[in-house]
Formats: sequence, structure tokens, C-alpha cells
Amino acid sequence: MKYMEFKQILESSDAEIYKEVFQENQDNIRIKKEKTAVKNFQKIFDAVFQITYEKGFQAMTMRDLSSRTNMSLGSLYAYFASKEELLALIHKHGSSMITNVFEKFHNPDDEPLEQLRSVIKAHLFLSEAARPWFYFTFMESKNLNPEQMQAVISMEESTENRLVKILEAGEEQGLFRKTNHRLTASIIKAMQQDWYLKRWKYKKREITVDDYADYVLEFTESFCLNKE
Amino acid sequence: MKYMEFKQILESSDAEIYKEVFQENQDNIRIKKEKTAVKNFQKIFDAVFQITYEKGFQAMTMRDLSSRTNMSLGSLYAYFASKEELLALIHKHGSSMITNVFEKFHNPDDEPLEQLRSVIKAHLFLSEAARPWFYFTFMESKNLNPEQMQAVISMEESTENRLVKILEAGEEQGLFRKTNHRLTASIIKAMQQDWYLKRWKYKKREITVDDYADYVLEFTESFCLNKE
DNA sequence: GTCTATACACAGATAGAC
DNA sequence: GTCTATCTGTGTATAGAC
Repeated sequence: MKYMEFKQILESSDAEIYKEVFQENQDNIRIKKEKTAVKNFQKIFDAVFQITYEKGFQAMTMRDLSSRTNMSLGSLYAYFASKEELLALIHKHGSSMITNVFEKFHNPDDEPLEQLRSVIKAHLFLSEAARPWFYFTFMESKNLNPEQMQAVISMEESTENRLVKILEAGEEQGLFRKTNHRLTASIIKAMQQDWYLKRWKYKKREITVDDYADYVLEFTESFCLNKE
Repeated sequence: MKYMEFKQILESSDAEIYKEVFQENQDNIRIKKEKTAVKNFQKIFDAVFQITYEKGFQAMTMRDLSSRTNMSLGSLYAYFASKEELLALIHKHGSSMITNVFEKFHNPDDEPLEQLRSVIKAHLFLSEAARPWFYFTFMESKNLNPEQMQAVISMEESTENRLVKILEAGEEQGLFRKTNHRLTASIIKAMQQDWYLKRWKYKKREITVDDYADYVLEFTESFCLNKE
């Protein structure tokens, strides 16, 4: 699969996300009309991602956010109760989106090599499609409360476990070499992570996410595949 | 080389670093006695690393730093003019240390494979020995001014260039496969980075830096080496 | 060289008019 | 639903005694 396909499949769900944000928080916020809320949540989230990319979430002031969104301070506080709650909102919203996508693109009935490829690609493509969120979560995880922090760690571990299982299944079938699968999985994740952490580097060099995905697969397969 | 050896070679220079910090800033600070300055700079830097690891540099207040170092606010400001200058001090201090170490451990006359191994190991071992600094620089780079930011980027690029050159030399000698060396170098760097970014994960699993280094080398060599 | 006390600026958050 | 004006707490930084 190429990134273009992936994105089209994903696209439809993007608008839904902000509806979810509104609906799940309807009781906590002062806005009543869904259409307004959805439009402005999108605007607010985008602005947060931008400003945070430039200076970090802590350094972003509500006045920064106000001027970037062209909304007044008073208006902003109609959408969330505090800066901390805004952080929680962003975090939760992305978290649920990601879990959904992984379920959608991973078929445990495929051959192990096929599974390995599609899981690695799905993760890279998703981190491309939702890059601001991935970057934000990684860099701002310090600001999360312990419970939210735990959610981030479990997600890290569950995607790693997914890889480990595939590698084990492949080894059983004699397709993959017998290696330290958990460490292999960590290294695969490290490569995936570099894509969204060092975006500026790859962009400058005109490496697309498809290029990068192919290279990661080549690298991984040359290590894992049984070459008898 | 194992990490233990590396650390011993390095150790001697550790005390020197804080002398350097003092001497280079003698004009800007109110402290006159080297011995006091060195002792307290060390205490201050360590505290900054700790607190920043917990909540980030922006979120660290001067009062946090004061209570962690058992020094008063007034005293702290005798060692640096502002929080921003403290950031610059930490940044500069680590930067020069790292460049020194790389020169020390890389011998361009070795065989390419030997060079590749020693450069990868030196980077990993250094990031282990000076982990707080590496982590700090990565996570807090947003707070740097453009000039300092540029220094960080150049360093990233120069370590990558070093790898590219080794890979090219190896290819010429027929030792390494013909691949996209720059992308290979990026991926090697991604693996190195994971070591200090995900310290908690490897620690929990009792993976030592020697284990990790060996695995990264295995991974890399299985991709790069010509297997004819 | 280190301390306590304090000035001052600015951030988060709210009240209440429109 | 959005705005402006404002309150209040907290953070950086300094003055000046010891």
C-alpha cells in the first residue's frame, strides 16, 4: 500500500473526530451548537499544534492561542475549562483515533511477513497523517497526569507487543530468524519514531513517507528474514 | 570496547568540564573562587537535569531549582544572570564536551567496518555517560535561540556525515553494499537516539548499553555488509 | 558568598456587557 | 457565542543585610 491510498481510507474519519470531541464533552463546555463547536475545536487544536511545535505547550500562553485562532480569551474558555483540560482533550482525542486505525489495518490472519509489512507501514502512514498529534504527544508527555501518562506508555507497549507476536509467529513458521524479538521490535519502533520526530530533516532531503517506509522494511527484513 | 572501558577513559575529563564552565564565564558571574563555583555549578546542573526530566525546563521554576539545590534564589543568581542564560550555559557546556569525545574515539585510518563499529559505540556510550545532557538537549531544543538551535542541527548533521563517509569508504572497498548511505546513516542515528530517549524502557527490561550496542551493530551490519 | 524580603511583569482565569 | 476589562496568583529577578 502507498500513503495516498492509506490517506484516502483515513480521510473520511477525520471530520468525525471533532464531532466526537464535542459530543463527549457536551456537558463540560458552554457551546451548544455542534457545527460551531466542531469548526472551532479544529481551529483551536490546529493552533495548539502549531504554537507547541514552535515553543512547547508550557511556553504557549492563552494569549498566543487567542491571537493565532482570532478568538478572544473569553471565547476560548467557553470550549474548555482550563489549559490543562485542553491538553487532556487533545491527548484523549488522538489516543482513541490511533487505536481505531490500528484495528482497521492489521489483519492477524495474513502471513507473518505480510503482517509485518502492513503494521510497519500503517504506523508510519498514520504518524504522517496525524503528525502534529504524534509529535505533540511525544514532546508534551511530561505535562500529562499520571493516568494519561500510563495510557501513553501502554500504547507504546501494545504496538510493540503486536510486532513481537508477528516476529514470533514468523519464527515458528521458519520464515524469520531466531532473534531477540522484543529488542527487534524496539528498534523498529525507533525507526518509526524518527519519521515524525525529525520531520524537518526528511522534508529537506525530499524523502517521502513511502521512500522511508520501503527503507525501513528493507532494513528490517535483511535482519529478520531467514536466508537459508 | 565495552562501556566500562569507555567510561574510565572519559571519567578524568568530567571534573574538567565544570572548571571550563567557570573559567569561560568568570566575567559574567559574581563568584570568584573556582572551587566554590565548580562545586555549585555541578550541583545546579544536576538539579536542572533532574527537574527538567520530571517536568521540562519551562515548567521548572527558580524556586524548584532553589529547593533542589538547597541554595537560595539570591545565590543562584550569583551563578548566572537569568534562566535563559542558565539554559545557554548547559547547552554550550555539553556541546563542547561531545565534540571533544568524538575526536578522541574515531580513527579515520581504521578499516571501514572497524570505524563503523567504533563510531556507533562511541555515540551510544557517550549518550549513556552524559545521558541527562543528551535528553535535555533533545527535549529542550525549542527553548534555544536560533543560533544555538543551529549548533544543535549542525552537530546532528556532522555525526551523520561521519557515518556516511564511513559507509562510502566501505562500499568502495567492496565491503559494504551499495545503498542509500545517507538514509542508512539516519536510521543508525534513530537507533542511537532511542537509547537515551526511552531509557525507562530499556532499564525496566534490564538491557545494558553493551547489549543494545551489540544489537544495533548486528542490525546494521546485516543490512550493510556485502554477503557475496 | 549566601541569605530574606520584595518589586514587577505576566500568565491563567472570570465577570458581565453586547 | 463572543467580546473587553479585570482579578489574582505565581514566576523571574533584584536589593540590601549579614
